[in-house]
Amino acid sequence: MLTIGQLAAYAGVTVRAVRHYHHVGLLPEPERDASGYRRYGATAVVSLIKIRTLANAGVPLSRIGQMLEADASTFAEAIQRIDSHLRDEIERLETSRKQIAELTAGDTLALPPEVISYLERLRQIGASERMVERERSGWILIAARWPEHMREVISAKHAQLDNPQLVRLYRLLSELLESGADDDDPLLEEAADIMADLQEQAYAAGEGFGEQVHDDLPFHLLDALAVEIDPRAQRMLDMMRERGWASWTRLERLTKPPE
Amino acid sequence: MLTIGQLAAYAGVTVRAVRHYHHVGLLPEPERDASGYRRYGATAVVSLIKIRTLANAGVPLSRIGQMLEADASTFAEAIQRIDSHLRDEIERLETSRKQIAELTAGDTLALPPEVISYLERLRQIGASERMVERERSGWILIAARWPEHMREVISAKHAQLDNPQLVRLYRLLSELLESGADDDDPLLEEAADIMADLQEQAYAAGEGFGEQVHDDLPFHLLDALAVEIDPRAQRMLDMMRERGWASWTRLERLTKPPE
DNA sequence: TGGAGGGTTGACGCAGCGTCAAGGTCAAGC
DNA sequence: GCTTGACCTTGACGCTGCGTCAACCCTCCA
Repeated sequence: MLTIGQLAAYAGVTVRAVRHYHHVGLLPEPERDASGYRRYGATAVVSLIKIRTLANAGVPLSRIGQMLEADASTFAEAIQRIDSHLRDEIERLETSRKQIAELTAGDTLALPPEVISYLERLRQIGASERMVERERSGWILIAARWPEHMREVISAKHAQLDNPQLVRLYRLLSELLESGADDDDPLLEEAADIMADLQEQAYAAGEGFGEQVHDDLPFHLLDALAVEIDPRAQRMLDMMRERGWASWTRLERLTKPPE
Repeated sequence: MLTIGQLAAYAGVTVRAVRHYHHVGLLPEPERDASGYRRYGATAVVSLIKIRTLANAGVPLSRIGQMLEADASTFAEAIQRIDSHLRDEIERLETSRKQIAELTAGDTLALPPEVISYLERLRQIGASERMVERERSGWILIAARWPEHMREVISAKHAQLDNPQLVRLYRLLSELLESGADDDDPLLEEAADIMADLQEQAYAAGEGFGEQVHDDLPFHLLDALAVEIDPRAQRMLDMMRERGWASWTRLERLTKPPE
């Protein structure tokens, strides 16, 4: 008669595992000896080895019991189910590996490659690190909402960067972000003027999502994001409103002038 | 300001998940409004999307926090670790798939193919199903102990089956197992005689593990297994002892005759 | 004004054991 | 007879990433 430790060693499992199998009813509790120790016979060893074999093959414990009593066809059927489940799991992990491979740089986190190249271009035209960081956060919001439209949106953005006014704007904003400028800095006025001007041009050209997109949330978030990152952005928003535009990011004329 | 439901919907996760991230400290708890609701700003949305992106890529939550604050090289290093862990996991599952593929029939459970063919041969020489079942259990014990020796052991066993005495023995034992024969059945005597004779032959031929194997446990288990499956086997063991052999399965002469 | 559809905390459940905790038991050497 | 170390006992929490009640409060709309 074997003790639990000897049994476990023979089958190549831990003592804790054997007790667990008792607990879930996979392996029947054996008789105890005078001192309360479990004492196992040879059939228990055979059962335990069968259990371990199935468990090693990836069969969940909850199904091993049924499988041990099943006839050949039921058994084969169960094997099929387990195998396809394993296939799914593997596929899931493969997908994870692909996704993780695309995160080599922290830069690409939660962003498609086209956005990354756009951020790179911003750096080149002289946007500060902090500015680029702010932009990245904004694009994360946009990419999460319209992942399938990123290509077009970004190529439109790239085109806009041919406009020297926009380049000037980014540099201005960078400077403002880095400096400790306060609410009545003259640069603020200049930035607001450029932004209003650009909005005007875009509006005239019929750009923007306008009527197609009935989803204000991302735009609200973009505005809010700017303010959260740097509270002085609130002043910019106010100045845009004074110039007749509802938002920083969205083409939307205020029907009524602000009171 | 967003409620938890709106936040979760934007990032494509469940409300419960967001609360969980709060609980584990991944996402900071936001301010509450007058009625105790959590209210989220845009930065929370960005954080949550980043978290989801890493989690979807298979990064454990416990590491996401560090990764979000890491610099590029630390980040890349962490990515490496995660990826190799994913590789290991995939490999484990692939192994499981291979193992499970070999379990098509319940017959092969916990046994290498050569044993299966041996069992098949037993069937052909007229061993009963119950007898084969008993043999299978025995081989499970042996295969678990000496998996790497199964080839030689089984080929030796195959050779022994050329001996008509052994064939006769298996048929006798089958008959005894199936019948309700009791302890003084004359067939028992005949079986014991054959077994003793075979042992004698094997001993003379110098077969058996003899001195190499200092591990009695499997043999004890084999004897015990026979008795557990059919208590009448105890009588057989006694008769073997009377004939000067210690065990059913192991070549071992008793130095002293039993008292 | 009432009901639907949000929100709140708290707690259990899941799979398969690992890992204390706080002892009782056994075999061996002194 | 005593100590020591290895092994046994039950009980309970921990891990991972949330899902799913339960019991209750808040908001908004017809």
